[in-house]
Amino acid sequence: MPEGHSVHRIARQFDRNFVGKALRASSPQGRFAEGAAVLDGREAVSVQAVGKQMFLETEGDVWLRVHLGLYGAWDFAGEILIDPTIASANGRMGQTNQRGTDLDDVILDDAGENSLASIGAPRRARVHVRMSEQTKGLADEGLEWPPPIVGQVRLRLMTDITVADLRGPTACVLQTPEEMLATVAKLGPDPLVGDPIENEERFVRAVRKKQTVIALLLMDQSVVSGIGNVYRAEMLFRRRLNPHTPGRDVPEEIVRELWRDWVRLLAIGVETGQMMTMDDLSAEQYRAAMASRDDRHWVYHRAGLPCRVCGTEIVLEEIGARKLYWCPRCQA
DNA sequence: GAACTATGCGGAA
DNA sequence: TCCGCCTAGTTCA
Repeated sequence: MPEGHSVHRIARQFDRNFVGKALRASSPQGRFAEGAAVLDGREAVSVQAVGKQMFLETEGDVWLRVHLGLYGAWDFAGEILIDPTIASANGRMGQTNQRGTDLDDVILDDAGENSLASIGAPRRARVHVRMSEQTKGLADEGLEWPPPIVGQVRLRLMTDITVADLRGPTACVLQTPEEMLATVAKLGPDPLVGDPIENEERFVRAVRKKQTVIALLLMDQSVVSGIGNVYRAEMLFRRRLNPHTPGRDVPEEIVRELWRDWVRLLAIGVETGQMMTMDDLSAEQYRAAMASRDDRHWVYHRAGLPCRVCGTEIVLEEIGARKLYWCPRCQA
């Protein structure tokens, strides 16, 4: 479920809380026992997100590659330093970053999908989390340490004070530097990685040379990294673009607008933790839309409901084995 | 307690 | 194009 913005948020959490520290690694579920044994005791050196994949570099040229797939998620627990570039646990829309003292005494045991405590598939973190700018022991707080294992934890990474539990990834493997580079080389441009100009040109070239319909191209991770089913539907609506238009038939300027829109949406998503795609609504319209978690988008998940712009019923269509939502009138 | 669903993707057919 | 994988929340009986 997590699209690109989630993975960048996760990478920032790792950067802030794990990089530069020695890792304890284990696979409570057992399915990554060998890999965990290799990681155990190594220092985390760097972390990088590209599209929907995260790469954690550890000592000795051992890279951990994680792809969350449909249901994967990371749950963070213990002392968590807040990355100042991403919104906080309570991250209400419109609020910018909360940091430091704001969160010093916050203890969450019911963190939602957009919190820093659980990033990935929409589900609730089930461990106690204490967010702090300072490093304090947890003993006084009466919280269990280390936190108990709950559910199917493929990989647990720990420092002395922070835990990250990985559940349900579609990929969790160790790679050599060469393998890691080969994986990245297959991915299309990510707005947050590499040169902005070159990224846009790569995207434009990839789209404009293909007969494949734009709805499929936007989901193709070799064309552009990080876009998933929600952003795809929303971006097409925002440009009022017919999903069935072949890539080569989309005017170049429109392709560039699509790219720039992805740049913007990803930045908003990383900062807020939400797939905010109606950023041009008035504050009142936005509050109304946000009131329901299932109704915060232009077209995604709105099959049969009236288009917010023209009132026409939103169409649900299967394409590439995924659900595509669009307005047949606005996107004619 | 079963059935269904999900923001994904690789491989077999 | 279809199937399988992976996990957990929600919905329905």
